[in-house]
Amino acid sequence: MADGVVERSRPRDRILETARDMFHKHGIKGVGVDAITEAAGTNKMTLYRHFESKDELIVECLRANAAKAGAMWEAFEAEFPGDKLAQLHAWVRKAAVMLNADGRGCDMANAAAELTEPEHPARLVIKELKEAQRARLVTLCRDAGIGQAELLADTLSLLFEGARVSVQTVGNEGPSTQFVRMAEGLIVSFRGAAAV
Amino acid sequence: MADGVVERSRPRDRILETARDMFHKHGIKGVGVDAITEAAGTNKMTLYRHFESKDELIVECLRANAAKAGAMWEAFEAEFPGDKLAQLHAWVRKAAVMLNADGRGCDMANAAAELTEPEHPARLVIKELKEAQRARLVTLCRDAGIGQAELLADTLSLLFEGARVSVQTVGNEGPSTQFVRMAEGLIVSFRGAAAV
DNA sequence: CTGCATAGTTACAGACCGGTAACACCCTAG
DNA sequence: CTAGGGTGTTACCGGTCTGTAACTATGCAG
Repeated sequence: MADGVVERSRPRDRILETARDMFHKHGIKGVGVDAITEAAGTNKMTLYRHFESKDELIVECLRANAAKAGAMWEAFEAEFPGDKLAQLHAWVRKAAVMLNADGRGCDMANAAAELTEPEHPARLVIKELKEAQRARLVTLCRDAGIGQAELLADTLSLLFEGARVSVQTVGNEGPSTQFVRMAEGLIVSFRGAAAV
Repeated sequence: MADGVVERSRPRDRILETARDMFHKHGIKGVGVDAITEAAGTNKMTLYRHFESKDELIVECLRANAAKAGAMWEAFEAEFPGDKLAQLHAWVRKAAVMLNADGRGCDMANAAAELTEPEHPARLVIKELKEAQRARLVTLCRDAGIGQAELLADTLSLLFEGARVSVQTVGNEGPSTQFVRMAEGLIVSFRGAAAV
């Protein structure tokens, strides 16, 4: 729950999990490695035995986030096997839940805002992972029988991305309240259009 | 152009302008007050004579940004006096230009991502300024004779916000390339719907 | 019991951070 | 000429940051 989770698992896992949580809550530059290791119930030397630098830890956290997001997609497939349209609606509902989960936006987007050096290792994996997510949504739209699958997928992802930053700036009483309505409306109108 | 602009104006103005530029490029926590004053051709003592803290400087930079954005709206009115629909299309074009200007997103959104303390003074002005911008877009949509003005305004602003973070994460060859198409399509379809 | 990998502890290096004190300088208003 | 406000300079404070060194404690495999 709090920052001080010290379940008995391998130090590396505890560090990774704690770092993910703290980076998410306080931002990357807002958390020092000392604070992470203390909250993880270990110490700095152990961290540097498992990660060669803070930057590498950041990258691993981002990859872990992406893995968790990947599990989400598999859950959709498990819940609605083969029904791609139902999975698309599930994605919309899940997105809406995430909007109200906490006032923080997407970890990748936040990391990109903080890590401005063009050659920062995190920037490459952010791009890579975001592109993978986009491809996934495009595929889902296409398999759901939607004609302009790329356009719908891009529109939906821009809306979602925008809603997350909106929550972060004005809170969840702002434009983001309309997200589901917008998304569902788009799906309907794209379904109406002729498939290629 | 570069960080080292040292035009001869009052130190306070130079500091403000330089800080805006550097915060935008490198993020807030990525820039120290020493670096700002040096780039502004002055020194730390002078900064602290004009701003009581770095936090206050941040807030002033955000307000200056909002003022610049306000000037943009007045330019629309000047270019298409009374023609609100033309101004709305001008907003879309301007947004598209900003998307390709540089790979950095909205300064307010980036600041919100970095400054996570809930009581940080910048968070209040970010919310205040973002809400003002939203109100402005809603008014424009309404005055352009669009029925569901709030919904269109919110959709457009989420799309734009999302496009900005998309540029920051995957670059300007990603989903953001479709922004104008999406926005124009929305305006058309909202115009088609019956006005209240 | 021995040996070895893993983990914890303390201390430190070197840099940078925001912010302040004390003082010298210039320019302009009177 | 003089007084004073705005500015520049230097040095410093206490704190925090990433990263490392040297050493100790633990637990498990043979």
